[in-house]
Amino acid sequence: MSELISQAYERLRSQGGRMTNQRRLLLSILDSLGEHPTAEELLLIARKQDPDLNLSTVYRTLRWLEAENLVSARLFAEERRQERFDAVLPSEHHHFMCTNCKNVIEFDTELLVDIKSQFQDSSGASVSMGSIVLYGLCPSCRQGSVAQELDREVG
Amino acid sequence: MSELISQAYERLRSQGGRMTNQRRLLLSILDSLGEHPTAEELLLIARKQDPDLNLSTVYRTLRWLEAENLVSARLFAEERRQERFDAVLPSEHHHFMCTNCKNVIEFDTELLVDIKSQFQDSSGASVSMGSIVLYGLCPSCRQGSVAQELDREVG
DNA sequence: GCCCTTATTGCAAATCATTTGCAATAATTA
DNA sequence: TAATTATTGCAAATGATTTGCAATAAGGGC
Ligand SMILES: [Mn+2]
Ligand SMILES: [Mn+2]
Ligand SMILES: [Zn+2]
Ligand SMILES: [Zn+2]
Repeated sequence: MSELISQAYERLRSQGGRMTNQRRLLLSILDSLGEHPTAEELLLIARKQDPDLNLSTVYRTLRWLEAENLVSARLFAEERRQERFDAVLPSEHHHFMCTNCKNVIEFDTELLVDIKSQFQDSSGASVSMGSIVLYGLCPSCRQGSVAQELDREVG
Repeated sequence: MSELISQAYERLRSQGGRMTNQRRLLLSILDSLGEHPTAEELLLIARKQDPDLNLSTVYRTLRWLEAENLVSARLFAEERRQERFDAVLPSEHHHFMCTNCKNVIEFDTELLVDIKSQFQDSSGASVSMGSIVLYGLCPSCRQGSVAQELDREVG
């Protein structure tokens, strides 16, 4: 069983919580989906298997997972101001969002630890976590815009 | 006159926009305030000088500044999910938020450029901007929690 | 397996943050 | 100073998320 799901079971057990069908379903989707769904997107996916699932339940589950530090929520620079949710496990990572097509690419870096310690040393704070979001053009949108520039130059 | 304010005048001129009392006031606050107010906080501050100022006007002004890239908006991990606004000028910088007292500390780093180029090289994307948010305990809250730990140990 | 307790759900309504339509006002320009 | 129209304040709308509550179902003990 995945890290996320076994962690969820453990937290529920220690809190006297219950593993419902709804939670099991949402967890399995979050676990396997290689994306960053909004609550609504997650609902749509989940309803294929449980058509009666309610948006409130999705939010309640996500907020619980967030409080347990098993899921992180963030707002990217998009038109609709909906939070996007991301399983924290198996590994911490960062995000790039294409300003053109809005696709998100995940990436890792060992350089953030240097930034953390640099900041800790100069400020006296203790840093427990950090996240980086980069914006720009993804490879394919970049091609598109190069082509457009050529069009403009050549006419 | 500050970079922010002179830039605002310039953009207005080139767009046939008007420099109203409301905009002048909001700009001067954003320019001098060393914080990251929400729209509502900004309204409260501004109403000391213009009691009739309306929240819509605050939002409209902030969104215009955001579109002009003179202000950035972000959501920190707080209880209330309100955006916080930050003058982009005079210089790009990053943020640390204390998870305990919610205070924000700004910091600079030259290491982000390395992360950007590392990502650009490995992904083929082109990165135009990036932001880092760190979370942890600020110096004074850190002291508090050290004291608490001692209390617990000593009894 | 069945019962009991109560955590969780679905639903509808509420709340919170932000945006919008519109008539009145005020900044610019001639 | 008058004409033009961008901007404002206000109230209502919208979009995202949360909440109260009665009905349901998990899971522990029998
Ligand atoms: Mn991710
Ligand atoms: Mn700042
Ligand atoms: Zn793209
Ligand atoms: Zn603090």
